[in-house]
Amino acid sequence: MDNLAFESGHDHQHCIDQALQQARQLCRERQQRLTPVRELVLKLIWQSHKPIGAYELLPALAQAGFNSAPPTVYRALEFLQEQGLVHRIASLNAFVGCPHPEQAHQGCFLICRQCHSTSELDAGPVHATLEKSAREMGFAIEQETVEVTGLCPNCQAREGE
Amino acid sequence: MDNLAFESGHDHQHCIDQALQQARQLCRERQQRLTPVRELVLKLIWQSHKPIGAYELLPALAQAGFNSAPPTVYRALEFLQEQGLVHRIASLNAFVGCPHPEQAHQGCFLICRQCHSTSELDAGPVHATLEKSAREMGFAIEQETVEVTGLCPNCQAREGE
DNA sequence: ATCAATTAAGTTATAATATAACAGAATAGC
DNA sequence: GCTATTCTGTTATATTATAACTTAATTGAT
Repeated sequence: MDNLAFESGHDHQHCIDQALQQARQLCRERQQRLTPVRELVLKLIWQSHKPIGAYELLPALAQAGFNSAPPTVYRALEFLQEQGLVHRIASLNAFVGCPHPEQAHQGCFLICRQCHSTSELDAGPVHATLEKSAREMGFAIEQETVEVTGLCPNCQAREGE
Repeated sequence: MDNLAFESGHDHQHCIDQALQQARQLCRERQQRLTPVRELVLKLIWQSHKPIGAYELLPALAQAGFNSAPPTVYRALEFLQEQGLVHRIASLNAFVGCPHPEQAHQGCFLICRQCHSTSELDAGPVHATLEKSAREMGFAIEQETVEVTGLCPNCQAREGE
């Protein structure tokens, strides 16, 4: 699956379907339980390519008949993060679906300040650069938080209007 | 001033003095008011190279006779950030002194998960890498959050023991 | 199939971080 | 000195996240 976050006309239902299907398959393979509440949270997060806050998910959980106290959603989010199905965006206190959950990786995100659409980049190049700098200082990298804010192509075009 | 965060034996009083002196000079040049409460907050943040939370600063403000309600410290932090004198570490909800406040820049941090010492790197190389990836997607970068967690040289040595 | 062990979800309470809004004090520039 | 502006004090509250304990569901062994 490619990253369509900034492709305004894309068939987003396809993103959702594919993300859910892949999640089911991965959890089956890993013998992890993608329970109804976890699957719903994942589906809600995939409603868009915009990071969404934990508390914004609660009303939809309530509507679906689940308990809608914060621990419910935070537990689901914790599970989804462990499985690499969602990433947390620290600079926004929000969560976004991962388009490549099949293998663990660090996130590297482009976040539009205007429309909030968020695209996950290949973290490889940035990692290599960081690794080089870190090595010079004798620092052993374990985790990387790379969150870039700016204007996506669509919003740049609109700003010119 | 160089970045001594991971130099365990360094003369830290020197870091503090230099940071405060530079802050005074920069604010004078820019005609910004480094008021007592702002200077105290900066001094407190510079007590170490470890990011410190806003609420951890409040007791010391109280002891110095200032109001110690949250807005006081958040306002001081906001000012210090605007002047480039401190950076916020989004992944920790905490603040750290900037060793190079003389010109505006994006932060790029190595944060030790063990001792919490934090070193600010030159953001140049990572920026160049990000810029290249972003350009390919047509994304216009405005702000970068790069926070790397791992083990500093000292703590690597200690972990081997 | 039953039961014990484990894992997940419900529930209540509260911790940790951050900001809104307005009143009063200090400072700067005239 | 006066006025406009900026800064600080103060009260209240919003937002994000977790602790701790209870109940329910699932798994795996017998």
